[in-house]
Amino acid sequence: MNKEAKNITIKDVARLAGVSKGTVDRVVHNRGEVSQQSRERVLEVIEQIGYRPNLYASMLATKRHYRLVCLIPYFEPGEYWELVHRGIVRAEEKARGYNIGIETIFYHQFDIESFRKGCRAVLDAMPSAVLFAPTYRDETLALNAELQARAVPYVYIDSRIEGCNYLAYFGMPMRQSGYLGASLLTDCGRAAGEVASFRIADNDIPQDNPTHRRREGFFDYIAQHAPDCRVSDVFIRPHDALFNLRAMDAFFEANPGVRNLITFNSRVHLIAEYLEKRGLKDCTLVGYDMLDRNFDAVRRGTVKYLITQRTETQVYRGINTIIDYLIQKRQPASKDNAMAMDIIMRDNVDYYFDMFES
Amino acid sequence: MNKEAKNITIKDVARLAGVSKGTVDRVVHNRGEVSQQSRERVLEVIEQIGYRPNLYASMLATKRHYRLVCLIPYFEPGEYWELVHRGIVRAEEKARGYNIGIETIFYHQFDIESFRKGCRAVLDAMPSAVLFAPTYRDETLALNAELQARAVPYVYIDSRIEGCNYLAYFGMPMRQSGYLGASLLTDCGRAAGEVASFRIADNDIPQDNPTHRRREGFFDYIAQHAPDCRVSDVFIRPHDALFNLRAMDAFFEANPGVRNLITFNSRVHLIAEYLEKRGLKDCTLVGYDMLDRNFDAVRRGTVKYLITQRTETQVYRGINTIIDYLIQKRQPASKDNAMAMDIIMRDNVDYYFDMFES
DNA sequence: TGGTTTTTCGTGACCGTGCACGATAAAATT
DNA sequence: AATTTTATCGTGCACGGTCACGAAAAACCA
Repeated sequence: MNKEAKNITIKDVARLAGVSKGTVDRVVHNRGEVSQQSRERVLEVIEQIGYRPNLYASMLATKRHYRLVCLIPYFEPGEYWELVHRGIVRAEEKARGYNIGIETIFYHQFDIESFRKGCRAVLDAMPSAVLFAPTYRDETLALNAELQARAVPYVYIDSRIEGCNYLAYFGMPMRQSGYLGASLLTDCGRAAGEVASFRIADNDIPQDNPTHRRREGFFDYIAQHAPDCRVSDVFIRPHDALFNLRAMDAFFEANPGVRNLITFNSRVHLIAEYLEKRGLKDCTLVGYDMLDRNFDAVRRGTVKYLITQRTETQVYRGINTIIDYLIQKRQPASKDNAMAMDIIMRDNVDYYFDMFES
Repeated sequence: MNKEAKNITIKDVARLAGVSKGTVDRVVHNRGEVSQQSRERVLEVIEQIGYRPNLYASMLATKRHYRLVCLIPYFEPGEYWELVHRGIVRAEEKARGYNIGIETIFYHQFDIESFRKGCRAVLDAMPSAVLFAPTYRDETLALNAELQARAVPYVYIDSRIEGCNYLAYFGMPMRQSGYLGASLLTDCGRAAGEVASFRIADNDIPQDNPTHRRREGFFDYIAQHAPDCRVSDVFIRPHDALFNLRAMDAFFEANPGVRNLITFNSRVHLIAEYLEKRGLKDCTLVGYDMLDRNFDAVRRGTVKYLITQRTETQVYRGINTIIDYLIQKRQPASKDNAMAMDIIMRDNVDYYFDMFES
């Protein structure tokens, strides 16, 4: 029953192909210096007997080292990109096991010049692979071109720019998540009337940013299911509490009847804290992303639905894809990977974790 | 920057401890035949210089083989336990890489004698580790005792029996999932009045089975939030369509006003299909588990909320825990692992996958 | 003391690959 | 034809453990 199937080694291939293991090795790694004839015979034998290199022996013997460079926005504690960073940190140990070192370069999300500088730093680091969030379109295309020229694979996270030759993409389906948000917000016959959407006011944000697509999905749903719904914008600033207080006060004074609220960015906790401060109790508030402060707002009942994806897992899978590609030249099973949209409410928030291994 | 930190090898330990690498190896693996004195010095050196065995070299050289035996209920295609089985199959490749073979033994879920036989088969297989669903209490305890005596680690999935010395447990928090189900069912002021709960009629099912605990959680919520709610039971049989048709017809004839429906087992698709057949359109139906037929019912809109956990991931994590324990004697980070309860609705069902690696 | 048993330990042949190095043969050059 | 260049290939050590084997040392016994 448990007969030990003798493993097929490189020596078997060599013997059957009538060459030495050195030659087989050259073929397997496309390292050249092999005649067309030998090459073909070796490949044939490999195919026929199903030879798969022993990863352990390979890892043990190799002296190759890789360098994975990640380019993500700088963050303050508790912000969205901290989750992404945690995923990177988690993957570091595994990557090190494969002789892959990870270094991370940060840029300021709303500063295009900073992103440019980040791109240059990535290239200067001579990476073997790159994982990044393509915030600015043109700069991303330039980076892609250079990476392509150097044959360096790159993986998108969070959002993607179509038509490029990226190795893979991992992110939440943004448009769908907006659609889902509208569905939850207007569930049970709510929101016949008015909705307030809270947006981040910043001129430097590119127009085609991910939350914008989320917003579009939201309007898709509204157009289909509640065409007479009126949606107002309220602009806030992530780091200007006083400004926000005034903006929301002004809004609710002018629109006292609005009770259905949504934000498309990750800052819904700001809205929740405002509602609590002002004692507005009968609102339905929907938001995004698994920040601790958002979770707390869900626990307090102020945020009714929080739509999240497993950000750490997402990044982890991105890095895993890179590892597989670097080590085994394995193409990812699917290039575009939409992560699941999880719905978090008061009664399941305490059981929601983002873990992928024991 | 990229200075190659020379790896600490077993030879370094041997040199510093004044013994040979053979002795170090014996110490590391508790293989005996080492004097107390040498043993202590080796351990001291290991601690001091932070020696960690190279996993690749170890896997390459070892001739040890392990046998992981899984004991789970037999299933028909499309049933819950098929998901569990898929998780096992998925983990097989990874396990094989560590010289761990997996074999699965099936028993009939509602047949205690079959479970007994399964337990015996597990022991006869001389397993190095066991993963199983503890369906029947006494038989499980007997199996545990024997495994304990043999120093064979075992992992629970799906449910657990407290107080045993299991290596780890992975499953949905059943009671909370019932609580959440009630919360969703009575959301938005629904279910002031009556609720129907659909249960599987079978005398052989143990009273303390997992779905029973889910039901208890449901009543917890009702007692807290809707004490005047009346809950009726409707009994169905998984494999007797005619019986079910009559049972449900009879129920709805006698209780025409009931529009809030829930099942605690995985067969909510049966209810959904009945509702569609009878054209009952204005019901709110809540169910559990990510079966394909349940997903379809969510897509058709008949099931409003489906509460699921990532079953494959759950099993995969269980097997991973075993791998870590067998290969590196690593204790799991947490013994009891409650998997997240995901809420599936029409607008996110198409983006819900149970994948854990690229 | 010498012989026997038991405990403790070192040695060296693997495991399957990667890769540097040098050998060989074929082609090109003088 | 002799020499140099180039393309192709084989050899053998290294990687860091594992483990069987036998040697050495210690303990035991008469």
